[in-house]
Amino acid sequence: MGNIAKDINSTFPNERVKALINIKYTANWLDTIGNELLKPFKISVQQYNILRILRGAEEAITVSSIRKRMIQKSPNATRLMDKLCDKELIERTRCENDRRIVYVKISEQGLKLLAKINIEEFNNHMNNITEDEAETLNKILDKIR
Amino acid sequence: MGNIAKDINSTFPNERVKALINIKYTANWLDTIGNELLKPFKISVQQYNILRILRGAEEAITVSSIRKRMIQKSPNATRLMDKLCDKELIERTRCENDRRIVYVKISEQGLKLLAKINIEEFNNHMNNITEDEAETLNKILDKIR
DNA sequence: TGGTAGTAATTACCTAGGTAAATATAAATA
DNA sequence: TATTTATATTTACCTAGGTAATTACTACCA
Repeated sequence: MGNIAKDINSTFPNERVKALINIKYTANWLDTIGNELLKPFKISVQQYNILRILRGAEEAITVSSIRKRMIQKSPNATRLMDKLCDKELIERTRCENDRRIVYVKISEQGLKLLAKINIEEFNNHMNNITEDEAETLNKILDKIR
Repeated sequence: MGNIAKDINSTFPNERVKALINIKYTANWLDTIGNELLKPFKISVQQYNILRILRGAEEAITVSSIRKRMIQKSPNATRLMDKLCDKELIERTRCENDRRIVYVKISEQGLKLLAKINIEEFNNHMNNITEDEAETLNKILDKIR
């Protein structure tokens, strides 16, 4: 995207219309920054998030529970995990008791990759705002929906 | 995406991490709502935005100026206009003086389509927050970047 | 027990948006 | 004037994310 800092103020008739564009612009910006940090590791922000969820789980968990924690719809969760499977960073096994369910587990290779990534650095790009400001932001975003 | 109202509070260690997810979630939500409203007209939110910019311009303007007003990078602007061209809602003409430049103009069909869409209804989904709240939101988002 | 309804995951087809590189042209400069 | 640099747009290849439909199964219920 372009440079909103330069362009956004002169362009919008009111704060709400600006907000509409600003939310989307910021979401893309955060994504771009995150993906740049993860580029050396050849995974995306969302793929990184899934790996962290799986490491935290400490055991195989269902596709559905990952989807819920990521607040994503099923097709997207499946697609992201397809990519992690191709890279052999996770393993899928079908549940024997209920054959609709697929369990997912982080692989040794996945754990090794995570160990290389500095979480502090990854989260740095939200340090421009305080915890209070983040709370205000969350309240307003929640109110929009 | 899932239901963030139900899930988001229980899942995140602090407000900043929640904000990171919340911004993206809200951006997608706004997009989904907007696209649903525009579904009967067979255009997307971004395509609608381009048509409105072109109607406002009242004359043919360059791809580059549209791109700047949308705060988008060039490849995306080109792609969106490809789609509008296919639908015959806009017309492209190459500048005779500087043959690198392409001028874009809304077509009669494009104007007719815009006339059918109720702007009030389209902007309604931001009416949950006040102008003051939108201003606060914009300030915090600007600070993040 | 057989039929129906609900659920978990996936697939197909669509959207926006990113980077890197290619193309074509204009402008500047040695 | 010829070469180099800058600009405007497009193309190719990648990402996430949406809906609708499909597949494979479980569960329920008459």
